[in-house]
Amino acid sequence: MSDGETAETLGQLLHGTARAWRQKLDQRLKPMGLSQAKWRTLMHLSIAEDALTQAEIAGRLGVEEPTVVTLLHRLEREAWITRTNSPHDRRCKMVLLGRRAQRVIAEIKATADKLRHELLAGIPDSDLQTCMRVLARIRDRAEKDERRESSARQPSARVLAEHNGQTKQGHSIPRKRTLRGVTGGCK
Amino acid sequence: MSDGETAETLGQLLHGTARAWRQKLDQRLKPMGLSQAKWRTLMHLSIAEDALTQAEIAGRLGVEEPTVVTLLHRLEREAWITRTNSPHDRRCKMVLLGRRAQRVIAEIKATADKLRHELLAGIPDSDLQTCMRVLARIRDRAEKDERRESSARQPSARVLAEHNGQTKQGHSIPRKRTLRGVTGGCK
DNA sequence: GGGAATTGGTTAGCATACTAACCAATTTTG
DNA sequence: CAAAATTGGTTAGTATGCTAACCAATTCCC
Repeated sequence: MSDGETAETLGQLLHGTARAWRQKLDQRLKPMGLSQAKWRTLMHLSIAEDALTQAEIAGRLGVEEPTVVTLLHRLEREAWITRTNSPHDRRCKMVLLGRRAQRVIAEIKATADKLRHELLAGIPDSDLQTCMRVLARIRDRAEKDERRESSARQPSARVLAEHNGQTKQGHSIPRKRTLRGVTGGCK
Repeated sequence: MSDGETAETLGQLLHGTARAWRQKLDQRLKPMGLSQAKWRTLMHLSIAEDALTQAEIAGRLGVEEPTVVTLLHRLEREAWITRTNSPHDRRCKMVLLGRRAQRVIAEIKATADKLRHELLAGIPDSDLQTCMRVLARIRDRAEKDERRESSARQPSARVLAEHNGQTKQGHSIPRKRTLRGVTGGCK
């Protein structure tokens, strides 16, 4: 502690840097009618080559599904993508890049790459490696659900799960995780 | 380029780490009825000791003024702060911590500090220094307005989004700012 | 085979952030 | 000093993210 007042914490710096980067990219993509969320979605679709389900997109973007729903709605409304029902799983909707997107994917990627190189120019590679290692470590810890962690024994060992009362349809919301890199869906 | 497809870019990592950190902190502060934006606002007010204007708060938080307006509305509605007109400058509104906030500031700070230590535990100090140096450099660059910079002047939006006609009154006024660290107000 | 659980998607409602446009007050300047 | 510019704050509208709650379809398992 102690540096909470005297210096900028890593948390603030992290937050501010991410924000500045995002803003800068958004600013450059704006002439194309794109923002980062949209751009990232299109990129993932482009990389995948194959159609993706909304859940897969959510996993790759690292956001929750409801977020993806509105995001895709906007993208669809602007003709960047199309959505069709999967013939194999009627729950799924397959998301495909529209022609409009295919035409500008390269441009989008070039813009993002260019910005990254501008921002990172002159920074020693070893420093970047270190930075990325530190960030990845922090992220992994922050994403970990705290269970035991810190010796708190949580006397609530009672399972209570199984299938208790369970009203007519009072789902329990199993606190699902936002895995990154989950694969396999209903293709 | 090239790593746009093969590996996670620093941008994505940065974004994801910031998000995970924020989420984790929000999750812990939720029992107190606080989120990061609120917590950060209260902390800045606490550190300042003195009342701040909304513009000062925006500058310290690193967000735009309209964002601060709604943020303060929520904080005021929940009795965390009070706002009064400045006697020296009738444009200004001075923001003060309410009693409720004063009582929990220490707790808030402890929570944030504890999380930071958990997330950073075991990471060599030199690595952290490196990481922070890199981040600060990136942020400073990202926040810099591009003027000369590669002698390119926006090749014009060839794609251009069919924007709805704006300008309900044909009035532009490009007032821009967004500095961080601006000081001096109307105390 | 059939009920329970899981999974994919949605809606509703909120929080946080932005830009554009504006008013009112203050400061700058010709 | 008065017009012009700047500054503090606001509203409106939008984008992006979240959780909670839900339905429908599929899968799991007895």
